[in-house]
Amino acid sequence: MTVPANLKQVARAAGVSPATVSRVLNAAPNVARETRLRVERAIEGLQYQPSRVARRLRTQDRPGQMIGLLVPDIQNPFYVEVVRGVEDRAYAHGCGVMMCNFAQTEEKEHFFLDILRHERVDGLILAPARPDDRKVMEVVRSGIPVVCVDRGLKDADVDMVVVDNMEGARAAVEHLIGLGHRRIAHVAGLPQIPSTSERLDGYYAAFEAAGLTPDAALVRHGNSKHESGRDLTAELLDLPEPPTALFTGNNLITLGALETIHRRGLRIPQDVALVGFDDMYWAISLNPPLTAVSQPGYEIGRRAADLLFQRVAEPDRPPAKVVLKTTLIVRQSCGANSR
Amino acid sequence: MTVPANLKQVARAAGVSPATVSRVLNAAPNVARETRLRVERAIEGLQYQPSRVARRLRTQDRPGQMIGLLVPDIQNPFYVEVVRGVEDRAYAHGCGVMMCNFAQTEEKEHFFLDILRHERVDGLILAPARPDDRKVMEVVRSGIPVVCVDRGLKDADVDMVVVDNMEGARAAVEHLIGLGHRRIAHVAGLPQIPSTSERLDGYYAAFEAAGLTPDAALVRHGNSKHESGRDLTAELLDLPEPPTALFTGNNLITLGALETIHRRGLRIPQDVALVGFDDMYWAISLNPPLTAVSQPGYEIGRRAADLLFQRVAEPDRPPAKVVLKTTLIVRQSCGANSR
DNA sequence: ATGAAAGCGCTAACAG
DNA sequence: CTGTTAGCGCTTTCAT
Repeated sequence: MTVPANLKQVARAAGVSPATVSRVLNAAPNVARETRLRVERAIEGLQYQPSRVARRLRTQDRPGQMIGLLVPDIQNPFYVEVVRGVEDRAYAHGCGVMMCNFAQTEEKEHFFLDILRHERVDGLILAPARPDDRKVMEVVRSGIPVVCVDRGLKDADVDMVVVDNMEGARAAVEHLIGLGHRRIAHVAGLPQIPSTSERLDGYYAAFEAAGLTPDAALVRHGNSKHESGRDLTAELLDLPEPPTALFTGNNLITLGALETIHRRGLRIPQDVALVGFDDMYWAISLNPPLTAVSQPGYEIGRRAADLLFQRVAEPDRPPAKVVLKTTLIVRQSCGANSR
Repeated sequence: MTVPANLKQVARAAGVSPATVSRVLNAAPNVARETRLRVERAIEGLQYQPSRVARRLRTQDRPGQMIGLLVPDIQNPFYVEVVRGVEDRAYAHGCGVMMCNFAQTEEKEHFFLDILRHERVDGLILAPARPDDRKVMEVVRSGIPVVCVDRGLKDADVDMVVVDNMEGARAAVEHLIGLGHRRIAHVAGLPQIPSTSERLDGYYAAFEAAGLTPDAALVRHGNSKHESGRDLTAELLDLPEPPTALFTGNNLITLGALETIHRRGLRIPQDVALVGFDDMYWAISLNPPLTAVSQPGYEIGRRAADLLFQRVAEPDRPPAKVVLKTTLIVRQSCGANSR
């Protein structure tokens, strides 16, 4: 149980004042070469490393080399991609990332938000549990730099990086309609999440563009997780007049839907076609290879981190909204309607 | 840009000294009911929340409600399960989790380890990049509570939660041998990771138990990621005398192997059989449903967090080693060898 | 039961 | 260029 050396000990060892050590640590220009060398040798000798805690406590302006990342659901591979994008940029800046997963639970989101705020992180990247989240808006108003990813925040001028969900969903459903499907169900996510309603809008837009009338009974909302895909798909397939195609609202829902379809021994696309929002690199290895709307997750994370570092450096720059495009990847889970 | 209230302001508002506010905050027994109420009202009124940074700086003994979690690869669903187990327990303790992903890179591991250490977290849960990792051993020796998951640490008396990798691998390969396979390849992970060599041992043990001689050319090591599964499987299938079955060393490798097999239009299990280490809840939705060795990831995380909180409370308890069992889940990716 | 005062490890004025 | 001094926000003796 060795107690780590502190700055004062380094100062003593180098025969200088604590202030000078601090200057060396922060690469201040006004230190004599000779002195700097002596201090550096003392740092080496004592294996000294500054306490990040003390530094964050004292420093107000200069960033503390730590950002917070609040993820809605770490089980969702899409967010994992976002995380990787953020991490890579942060690492390139020598900046730590405090990542917390709130598992689509507002209560947990608030818990971690409090922690992150009181840890005095330099900035926050998050996907709000809901667009009118009082707590998140409070945090934004408190002045800490925030970048929203995947979902925006109502009435808040904040940086955000999102995708064009409506276009992505429309493309997916138009693809199904083009293949002759008419009874197309949509297994949607949590209703309060903006991306859910945007994707629903895209679903309706595709019907409208084709001059078709959607059946409201074919749209179901769940909790955006695996089990909702599994259970809602079962409900839909149990309908007297079941859908011939499914459009699933995210990654996890897609996987849940696949589980139900396979457990029932149904064939895709002959018995039911499937197109999912969110691609996964192993979608080709699913049965059958999945047709999906691909979001640039890594890019979203990268851009969000860039925006955050920019804002930390220049707090008064006007908020930016980056909208990235989705791509429909056609594989083999749709096919022509054979009924 | 509102500056949050501090303890001094609360003291002033309540007409007491800072020390008393601190006592209320820490639920000290010796505060008059009347005083406590006044302080609590002031806290409410000012929306005061203590600074975790200042608290961690000052406090030595009492835990600071923050643990660190260092994950080898957040893209691997197995570690995601571990993360969830840790998080759930931490949340139940009102404790924050600082999670960092080092992406199987020793350099990143050291970077985050430094950060976590200098953040003065109460304890650390990690899967060391290598069993003889100097830096990790240094951290352990420095006295901060550490629990290793998935992989141990050489020559260090430290709590750990692992699975019986050798038995898991042996069961998988025996299953293949039982189905008539003889040319069974093993796409292994990073050689320096203990689980890699333990699984390799299991692979050899199965051959030995069956009185068979393994072909060294059929064992390949990669970086434990998706691309290594993809590329090494391609190499193996290009052999003059290719394997009839594949045993993949983890989740990501399995997915990579599937990609190669599907791209080549080969059938599983007729052309090549496949059993993977690590199950995924959507393994049933793969083509074909995957036979896999299942590890209790969530349970590993849960137990590790329990061990850590125990150790924080009782630093001198002797180190515990928890070994959990794996389960072979037989689905349809093996089948009888038809060649 | 409460307050005064010292100090955790560091940074930032201000002198010199 | 370098040292002295005063805190950041909190906890913790030691008095009272």
